[in-house]
Amino acid sequence: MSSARILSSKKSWTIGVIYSDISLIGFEHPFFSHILQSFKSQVERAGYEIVMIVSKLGNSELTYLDWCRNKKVDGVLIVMGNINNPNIIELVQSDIPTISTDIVMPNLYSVISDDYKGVELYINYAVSKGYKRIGIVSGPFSARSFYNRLEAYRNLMNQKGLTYAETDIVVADGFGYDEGFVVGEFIASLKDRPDIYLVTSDVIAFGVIRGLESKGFNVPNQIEIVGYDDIDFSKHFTPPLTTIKQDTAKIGFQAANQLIQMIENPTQKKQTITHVPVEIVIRETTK
Amino acid sequence: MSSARILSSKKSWTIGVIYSDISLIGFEHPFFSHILQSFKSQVERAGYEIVMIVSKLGNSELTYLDWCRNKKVDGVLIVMGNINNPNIIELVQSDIPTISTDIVMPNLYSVISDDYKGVELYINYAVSKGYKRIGIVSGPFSARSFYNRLEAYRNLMNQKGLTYAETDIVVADGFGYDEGFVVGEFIASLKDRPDIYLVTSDVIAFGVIRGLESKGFNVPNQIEIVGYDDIDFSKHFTPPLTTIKQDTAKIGFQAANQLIQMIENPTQKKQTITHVPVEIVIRETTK
DNA sequence: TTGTAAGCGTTATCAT
DNA sequence: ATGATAACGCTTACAA
Repeated sequence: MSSARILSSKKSWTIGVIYSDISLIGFEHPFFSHILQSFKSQVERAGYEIVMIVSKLGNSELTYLDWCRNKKVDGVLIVMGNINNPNIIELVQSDIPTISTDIVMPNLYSVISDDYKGVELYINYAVSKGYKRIGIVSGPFSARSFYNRLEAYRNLMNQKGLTYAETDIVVADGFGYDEGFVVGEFIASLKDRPDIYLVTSDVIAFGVIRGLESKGFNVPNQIEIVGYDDIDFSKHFTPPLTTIKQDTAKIGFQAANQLIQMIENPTQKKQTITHVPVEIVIRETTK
Repeated sequence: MSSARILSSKKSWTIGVIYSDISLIGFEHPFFSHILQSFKSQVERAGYEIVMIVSKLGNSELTYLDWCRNKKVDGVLIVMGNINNPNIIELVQSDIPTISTDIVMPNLYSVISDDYKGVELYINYAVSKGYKRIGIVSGPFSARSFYNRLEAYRNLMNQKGLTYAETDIVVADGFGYDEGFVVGEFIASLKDRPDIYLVTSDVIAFGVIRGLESKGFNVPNQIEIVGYDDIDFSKHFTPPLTTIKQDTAKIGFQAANQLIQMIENPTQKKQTITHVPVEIVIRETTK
């Protein structure tokens, strides 16, 4: 029986997954669940299975680390995490092999998209269309990716000698369509604003576009919008969304391989980042 | 340590989940993953956690039942399953508490939408709009729900004295958008056909609509389409999709409660079906 | 009531 | 090599 095997040997053939650390995002989230799906397929090929880490074991509350030690998980994947959560910090500092497809911190191996490149793709595209004033809509900074993309924007704009006003930056109050809609209405109310925006998440972008339309604006004719992620639905949206495509399949795949390697050949943990390429896919929310 | 607890007591505080038994559907599928999410939240509240059942344990292949005995799971949820799979049959016949949000079979407790009612809602709606000829697009019969909805259609049409030709029934060759697109093109090629169709899955319906449009048909003006599921995206599709809404949150919730009750008060298993209400939500793919 | 020992199924160690 | 046995950490049953 497998619990006896785990008890007696050191290996559980199990990988813990931290998924909803920063928000109430569930399996139905197209971006994160796709990474998880890809990761899962790959680790299963190697004989491992995944377990969602919860802060409860039977009936008592546990820290992530205690939970993992209890379960004797062989490694853990952080699909998304809050770098300020003491639970996460403790886990990452421990000797348990850990990989993340989201956050970056000391002792943590990360496999993430090249956000700098993603934003650069956008800015170059906007510049190539003749824009001087280039806007951005971010999501909450509790997610590293939103923070990073905004930083990349600031750096790149400066570096390229483009000026931007703080009002050209809008931050949505959540991760979903509804919060995007509010942003769309807000942008529509601006008397003076950029005519192109990067919205650093497709699902927020959908909301922004509909919010804009609700106020009578046409996308892309009056305002152009570029999304970020390229989730399945983006191509079926109307108008089909121009977006920065993240390769979720590859992110999950590489994270799995990397983690398995760490488990099977343990070494000193250190901060290392693997960047997965992004590309811009031009559809119809830009002209 | 938890493996010691499992070994020594009979309880593992773990519920096995069978998810991809009939197709390669992953976490990113909006309908099933939402049921799973809701189920998961509810069982976690009671101190249980979920484990995805795979046919591999470490390195050896196992049947579902052997896997469950090995893991000593307290119960299992079948999110979707193939009733002809001997692995499923064996598991359901065993003494392990089992619940399904999909299939129906002896010794199995099922919590599913009222498909008969769902189809009736559609037919009544079509009739109320003056239609005599009423079509349907199904998905593969390996999924019980598709089969059942089509049966409901045949029964109800007969019962209501409406006639239908076998050519008014189209079955898609898969679960996705692409297979729907092919169906849309096919329907567009028909010289004689119904002017309204129920497509018994939203994601297939999206494909059908785009396939129709690709051949120059306007939805809803030339053909009206009703979907089934009401996934998140249906309201953001263009045109927003008229559809039969399934209450995935309630399905997952009730399945969780029911299974926990079976685990904590074991009784003889028997076939029982809990029907969860559906409703029609009228948007713009119908006039 | 509190404490002690047996046992869960597998692996790993240590004799033979 | 092959086989017996201790150890894994926790629960539970039984004794004091």
